[in-house]
Amino acid sequence: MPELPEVETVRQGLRTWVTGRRIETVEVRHPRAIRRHAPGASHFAAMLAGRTVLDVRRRGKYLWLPLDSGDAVLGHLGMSGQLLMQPPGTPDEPHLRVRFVFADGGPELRFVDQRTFGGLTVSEGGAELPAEIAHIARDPMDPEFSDADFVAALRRRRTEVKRALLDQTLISGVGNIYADEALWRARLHGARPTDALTRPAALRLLGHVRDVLAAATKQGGTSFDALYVNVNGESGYFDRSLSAYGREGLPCHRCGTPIRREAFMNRSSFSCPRCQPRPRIPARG
DNA sequence: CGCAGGCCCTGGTAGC
DNA sequence: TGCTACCAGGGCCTGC
Repeated sequence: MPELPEVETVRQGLRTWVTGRRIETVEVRHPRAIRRHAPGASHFAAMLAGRTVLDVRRRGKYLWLPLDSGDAVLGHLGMSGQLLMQPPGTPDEPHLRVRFVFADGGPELRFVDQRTFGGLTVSEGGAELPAEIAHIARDPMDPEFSDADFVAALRRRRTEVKRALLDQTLISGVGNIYADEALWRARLHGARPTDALTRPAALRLLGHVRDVLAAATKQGGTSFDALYVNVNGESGYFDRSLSAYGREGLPCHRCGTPIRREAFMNRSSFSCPRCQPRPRIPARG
């Protein structure tokens, strides 16, 4: 469930803990966690030993740690990935996948991931922007994100608006939770065809996406259970502010109509039947 | 090329 | 009580 606000919260925490520190050793505990690193675990560890972490950066839901070698550790939390700082000697977490030990003997960085949808890789020469994620669009919090380009690209699509919001090549950082929240704020049903949105409607939707991401980031993200936590193991509080996601049967915060749940893209979508009526004309596929 | 859908994965929980 | 089925879903891959 980590989307942009959760990943940004992790980035901010991580940055204060690892910037300027030299990696001594890296231990890969589960091969699936580095499956995107084709040369394998020993190569992964060898490329990191002795390197100093310069920063922690993010685009959309991806994080990367630029290194003094010009390479970067690139990571995605998937559904359940956590990056935790732990004092050496702390008992291993049940789903510990990768451990970073630092030369200063201070807190370790641990990648813990129950469902193993997340993973780490070393991006060669990827300190500035890993080539592996160059195809991902900028996220809406990026100062160089172009609202006009996004609106134009959205309206060129021949799909449904929720699908478009989840397409990381169009706009990155939005997942199922914040897509539903932004659509609720914009009073749009997720099945609305993108090519039928007016420019002002598309711009308004983008504004709501940005607003909800910013508000959630301010509260440290959304947590439903212990699967999403910051680097100190703490949960975010934005779940208290949700208006649509996970609120099936509860009254809409605007009109009181019970929120409905629909199957959509093999997952759940939550919306208000009154504020967000289903489109009469479905999107062309 | 653009879009849709299947698959990966595991712990918690609902239901029998 | 103990078993099974189902659910959460981001990104990669394939096929149309």
